[in-house]
Amino acid sequence: MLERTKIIGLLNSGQAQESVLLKGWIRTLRESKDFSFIELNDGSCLSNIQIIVDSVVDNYKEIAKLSTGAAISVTGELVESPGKGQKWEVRATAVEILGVSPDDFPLQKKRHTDEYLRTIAHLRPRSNKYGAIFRIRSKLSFAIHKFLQERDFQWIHTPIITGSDCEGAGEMFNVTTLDLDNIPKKAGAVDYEQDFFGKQASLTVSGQLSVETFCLSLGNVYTFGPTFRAENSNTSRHMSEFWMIEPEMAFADLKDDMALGQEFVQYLIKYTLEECAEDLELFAKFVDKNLMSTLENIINNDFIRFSYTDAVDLLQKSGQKFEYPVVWGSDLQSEHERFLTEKHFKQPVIVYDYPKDIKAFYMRLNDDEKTVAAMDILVPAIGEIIGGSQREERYDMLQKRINDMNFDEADYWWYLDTRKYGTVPHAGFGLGFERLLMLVTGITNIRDVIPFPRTPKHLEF
RNA sequence: UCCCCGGUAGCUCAGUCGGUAGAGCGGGUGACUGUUAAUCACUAGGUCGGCAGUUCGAGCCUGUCCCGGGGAGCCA
Repeated sequence: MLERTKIIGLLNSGQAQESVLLKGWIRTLRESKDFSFIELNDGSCLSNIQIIVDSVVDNYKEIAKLSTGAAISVTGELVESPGKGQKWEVRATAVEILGVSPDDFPLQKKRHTDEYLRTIAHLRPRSNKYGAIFRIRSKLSFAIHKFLQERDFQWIHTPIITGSDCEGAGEMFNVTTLDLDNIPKKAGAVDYEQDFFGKQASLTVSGQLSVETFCLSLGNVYTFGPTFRAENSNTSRHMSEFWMIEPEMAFADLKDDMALGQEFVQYLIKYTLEECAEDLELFAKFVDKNLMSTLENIINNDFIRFSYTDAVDLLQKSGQKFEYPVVWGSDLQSEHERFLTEKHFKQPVIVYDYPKDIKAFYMRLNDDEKTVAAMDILVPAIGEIIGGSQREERYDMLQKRINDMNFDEADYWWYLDTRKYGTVPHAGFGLGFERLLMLVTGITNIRDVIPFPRTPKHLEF
């Protein structure tokens, strides 16, 4: 019994092959009286392989009537193509129809808008562009593990369901089995004691607090998985469900954190350039003409490091008109970040040592007592791709920060414990996986780099 | 959530001054001995996002709702 060969294998074949079996979906079919050309794709690579079906083949009439989207199985001979445009082609000896595709198949042999393709997210990976995106997404997922594992980081599976309503990174989705039409109440409030976990439960907004506990036992660790934010954000850079990589290093400070962030981003881009060259070419050609020079620029230069205070100073003296004024103590606006990365430096910028009042409670207070050891890596077009910090490892300082922010200390008992027993300096960051994919592909809407995007009021598929 | 732009054939769009609808692609049928998003001929396909209003007459003007996009805030 002949085994199926993937199209990528056939196209890279070193020699002709007498007998091959391949299966895939028809991209286009060009029919003439005596034979037809079929462009077949099986998802193994961007390229199609050309199949020649002679009219002497038994079911030729049926085959010639097939259209874009149909699935077939082909037995034939791999031969050098006499035509221009491809090295190899398959001369079919038999074609089996696996699944027809009626004429209302929504993907046509032409370019569609991303907005339209989003409405058929179950079929869009059958297009060239989306096939390429999701092959790159898979490769990059692997590269993330490869990079971190090669540096002895251990992957920690932090929970998706969490009992902390205090992870400090935005609104959370509730997880409940309570009957929403008949919610049990106690003293006017929801009685969570009757809920599944006996307390309020949510979907995680970040694995950081959990992964820190493992950092302070296994050393260098990371999480990589989905996170959830119930924010009513309607932008091309936000989703309710997205994937995040959060490395955490023991015995490390903010400098180490910034170094890891830069090395990581540069590694991932290099990896894509080497391992996804064919797919990447599509984006350089059709999505962003400057993609290659942008990526080359990122991997060949150190990221600019600039303290928040210096950044504010630079922005104030820039002479640039901003809609929002630049004031020390308030967060940088999108327009400010864009000015730094796109106009002034024209490359990734790491801004560090932010005012403590605009950052999370767990970030380490600097000696000036006004700023914390936080850093954001900003890239052109996308903005913040990494947000990280050295963590506050001093028990008293952490306790004070929790109280200053009017959080309930009791909620953080286990987190505080890690500072009580054998605390050490440590640092980490969160890298938005989809934002990384946007950077690498030049895609400008985050909904187009995840298989089934979840955003406010959108839960189809 | 706020601001701006848009919604016309299956898809991408045009539609002038308010006078009842157009193209390309796709589909169907036919032609074609090597095509490359093939080509050529013919052909079918429309509640102009919904509702209400102004007008003799609305795709076009007004109101409102729905949907999509861009920008902002929040952040990754």
